[in-house]
Amino acid sequence: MPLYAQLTRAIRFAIATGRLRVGEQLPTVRQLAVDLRVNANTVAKVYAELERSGILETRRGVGTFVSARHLTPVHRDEHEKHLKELVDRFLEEAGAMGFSVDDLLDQLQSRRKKELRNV
Amino acid sequence: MPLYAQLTRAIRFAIATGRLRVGEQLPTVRQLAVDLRVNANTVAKVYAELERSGILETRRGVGTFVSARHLTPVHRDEHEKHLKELVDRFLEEAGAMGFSVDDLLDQLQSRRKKELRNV
DNA sequence: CTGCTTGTACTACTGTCGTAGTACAATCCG
DNA sequence: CGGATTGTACTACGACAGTAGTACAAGCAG
Repeated sequence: MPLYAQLTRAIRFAIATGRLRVGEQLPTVRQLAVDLRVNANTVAKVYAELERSGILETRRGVGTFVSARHLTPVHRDEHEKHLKELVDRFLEEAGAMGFSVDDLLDQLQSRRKKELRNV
Repeated sequence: MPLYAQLTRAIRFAIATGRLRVGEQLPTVRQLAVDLRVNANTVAKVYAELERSGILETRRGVGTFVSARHLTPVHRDEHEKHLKELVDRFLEEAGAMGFSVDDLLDQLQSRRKKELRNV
């Protein structure tokens, strides 16, 4: 998986799980680039993309911060829509492999049980 | 989506849903290439990949046929494994978006209900 | 054997993606 | 204002995926 995708996912995950909180500042583009041994542009692209998604806010000369927008109702709706799209793709793929919705449900439910056991 | 992927998916789907039955012959590499206005090699690659997956059988000078192997227990196990892998990827993606297994289950269950209504 | 049909191997072109390099622009702070 | 820090725009290059072209090999039918 490409660097930028890994980073995007990591940041989204950090915010989703509360490890990064609203208003908190992220590392500088350049700083993070150095830490990850990656080009600054790669980090910048990620920040920009996440800003377009509305979960970050950047201010020139200041830095990049976790936005509060992803808590608004509008954004939660969009988020829900993305889940639907993800499920669409998932169902399509599974369908091409000959699996039904029920097959997927069974599989997911067994995962859920496993998760519960690990708590 | 690339041509070869579309074709692969279409054939898998046709077999999974019974529109192509075991033993049935598929169009010739060249013939299908002409029909789809695609290079013969593209079709050949798809056939070869599906043969590696064990759901097609090809005989030079004769043609390509739907194999019976995908009905064997071994193959069904592999198939099951692929479902697990698909679900893994799915869960990972959803997790990065901040969704839990339960969110996914809810979504899928509502899909299932819709499907039932359409019957 | 000969010719035709089938799939296959090899090569090469083209576009796109991912990343990096460099130079620029906006903002803050003293 | 002026320097430092921040994000940004533009360019270019390497790698790879996808597709096509062409020539080859295996099998069948007469």
